[in-house]
Amino acid sequence: MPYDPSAFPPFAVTVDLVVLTVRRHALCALAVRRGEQPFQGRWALPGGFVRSDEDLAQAAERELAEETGLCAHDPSAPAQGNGAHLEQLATYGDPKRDPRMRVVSVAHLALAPDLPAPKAGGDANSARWAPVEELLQQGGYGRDGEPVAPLAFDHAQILADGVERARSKIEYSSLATAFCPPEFTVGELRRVYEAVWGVALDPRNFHRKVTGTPGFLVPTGGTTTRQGGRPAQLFRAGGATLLNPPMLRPEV
Amino acid sequence: MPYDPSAFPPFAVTVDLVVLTVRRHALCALAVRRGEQPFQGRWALPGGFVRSDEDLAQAAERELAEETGLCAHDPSAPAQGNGAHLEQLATYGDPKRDPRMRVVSVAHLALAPDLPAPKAGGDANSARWAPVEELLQQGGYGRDGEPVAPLAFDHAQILADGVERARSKIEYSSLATAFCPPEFTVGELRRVYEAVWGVALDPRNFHRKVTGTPGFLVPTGGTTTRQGGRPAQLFRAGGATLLNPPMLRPEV
DNA sequence: AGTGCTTATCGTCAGGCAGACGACTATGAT
DNA sequence: ATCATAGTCGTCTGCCTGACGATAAGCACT
Repeated sequence: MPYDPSAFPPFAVTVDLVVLTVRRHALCALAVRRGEQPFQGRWALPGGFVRSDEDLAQAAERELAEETGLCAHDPSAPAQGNGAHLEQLATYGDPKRDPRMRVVSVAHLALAPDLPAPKAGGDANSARWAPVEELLQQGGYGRDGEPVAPLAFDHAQILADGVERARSKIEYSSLATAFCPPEFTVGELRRVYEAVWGVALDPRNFHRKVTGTPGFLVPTGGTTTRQGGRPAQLFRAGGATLLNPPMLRPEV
Repeated sequence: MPYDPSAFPPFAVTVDLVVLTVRRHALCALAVRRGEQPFQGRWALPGGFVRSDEDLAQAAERELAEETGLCAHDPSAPAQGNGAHLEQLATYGDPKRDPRMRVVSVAHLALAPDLPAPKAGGDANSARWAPVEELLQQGGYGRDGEPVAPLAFDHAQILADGVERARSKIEYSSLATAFCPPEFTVGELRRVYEAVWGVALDPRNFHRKVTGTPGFLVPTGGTTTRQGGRPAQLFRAGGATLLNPPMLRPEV
């Protein structure tokens, strides 16, 4: 039976990226400034068209590398390297989400350690890390007092979904280590949880929990004082991906 | 700036459905027999093209209604009615997943109470409920001894992902009630968990857990003996959607 | 050197929840 | 009447968590 192109409507397919990191005790996302219509000049999530010979995950990795230089690794590959965690988030296909044409966007979620400055085609003004609260408040005013325009398209919804995914997933998986450098201390890991959840955690109970969960952390033998205070043991992420029992997010 | 159709490759976008139910103590999925090439005569997940004016969720609801007659309700709407739970699962877009053309499939997961016979265009032979184990075993033999061909396309992977989503989601949400009729007993709900997880649960601890979780179950006042034995209280699903603390899936 | 500040790490204790399991209840079937 | 079946209520014990005291080991001062 020959294939009939008139049997289905054509779509454009894109990947959009929610790239999260923790900077200065705040959960931040990567935003790029749009250079074209529609939403010209507004902030948006990085993304682009899926190429005709690309898998969705490949397209997401390519976009991530283009925007941040990160080398995403598959969740099935345990090696952490300098790569970020990358996973599919959800797909958004409202017929009116892009006024130009019918676009279906497969959003991906990337978690990365704190990076230097983002690069976006060499233009320093066109990409930045912004606290997610700032990006998600609609029509308010940022920390510096200048008015904040909402994100382009439905990107505020996508970002909110990505943040919620990250918040819930660090409860029952070891994903929080993706926000940390290859070697990190228990305190640094705790500050990741505190930034992502927006709560304060008891350092003693947190230490007992993470060091007592088999396979979560493996000591490297080294210590560091980069956070000040008493030297802390350095750890790498262990092989365990699922935390059982999970880390409990405090109420309220 | 005018829109340039040559800037992106065209895709076909479909929705595929993983429709799960519990029948005779087994987790079953809806499968349809393909009438066309490729994979003609093989079993596949129900699905179809997204129309040009449709949202993805609308397309999934439409396909679900066409295949089962179920009226899916949004998860935000607490009313259960005769509707099924429907949520987006994941998106599959390998360039070679359909040999005819570039197709991106947005898979959805539907959970339904045990239904009568499936209808698929009136052809009784072209749709059936099959235990997921049977659909997922590649090239084995079914319970009736006849050889089992693997599902068409990448539908085995999609089904496996949907089953895993259902298995994990009933841990921390009240979603298991979507497998039950509007009124059900604690024992019936327990048999849902046992079928989905493939384990045996202690009836006394299960009863304590579900009746002790606020908002999970609300008694209707009625009783039933349809399962035999002592009459059991009937319940409806309560307003709570998240179970905290979650239901613990036994090891192994 | 000592003082104070910071962060890390170890310990203790009480409350809550889950697993194991005993006991009793209320139906229908034989 | 007896049995089988399923539902419901309790008890006990061990584990985990939250709250929090106490100590350790650096750095920045004086």
